[in-house]
Amino acid sequence: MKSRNLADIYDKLLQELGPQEWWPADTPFEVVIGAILTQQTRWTNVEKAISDLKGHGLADPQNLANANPEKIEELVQCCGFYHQKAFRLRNIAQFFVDNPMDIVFALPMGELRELMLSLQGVGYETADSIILYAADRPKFVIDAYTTRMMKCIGIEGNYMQLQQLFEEQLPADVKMFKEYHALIVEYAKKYCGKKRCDACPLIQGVN
DNA sequence: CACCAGGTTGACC
DNA sequence: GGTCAACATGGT
Repeated sequence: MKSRNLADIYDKLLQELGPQEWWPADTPFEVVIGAILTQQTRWTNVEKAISDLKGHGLADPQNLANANPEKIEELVQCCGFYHQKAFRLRNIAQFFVDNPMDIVFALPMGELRELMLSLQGVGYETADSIILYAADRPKFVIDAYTTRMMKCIGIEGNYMQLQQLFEEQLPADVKMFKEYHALIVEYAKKYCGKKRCDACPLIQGVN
C-alpha cells in the first residue's frame, strides 16, 4: 500500500483522523477576522477574541470600521501582536464596507487574490484562507504544517510551488480543499515535530 | 525558564 | 528572486 500522490494521502488522513469541518465561524467576515488573528497564534486565543468582539457587536465590517481602535486592541490582546492586528482588522473592515463581500468574492480568482494580498496584514496564507473559507472558492492553503508534512515525504518548495503541486494534482473541490488543509494541520500537530518528523504513521511507506 | 503558535512586513542582499 | 528580525500574548 504505497501512497504516491496527494489524493491518496488525503484519503489516508481522512480515514485516520476523520472529518475536521473547518473553518469554525458563523459568517464570512468572522473567517476574515479569524484569519488575521490566528497568525502565529493558537486558535483557542482567537476563539476568545472573536467571541468578545461579537459580544461588543464588532464582528461586522461597518461596526468594526467605526470602532474605537483602543477598544479593538483590548479585545484582541489575547492573540498577540495586538497593536498591528487591531489596526489591520479595522482597515480590512473599512475595505469591506467600501467593497461589499458579495461583489469582491465574486471577482475572477486572479483579481480576487491580488486584491486580498494588497491588504495590509494579508499575505499568501491569509489571502488563500479568506478565499477558501470565506469566499468559498477553490484555493489550496499552504501553511507551516503543510510545509512540514511535505518535507516529511521528501518534497520541499516555497509557498507557490507547494500550492501548485496540490492544485494540479487535485480536483478544484472547495469542500475537499478545506478538509485537506484542516487534516494536514491536525496531522502535523500530532506527528510532525518542528525539527523532525519521526513518528508519521501515514507517511511511512509513501516513498 | 525556553520554546512554540493555523504569519506578515520592511529592510537588506 | 530569497532571508531575517520585529511584532506580543498565552500555553506547556
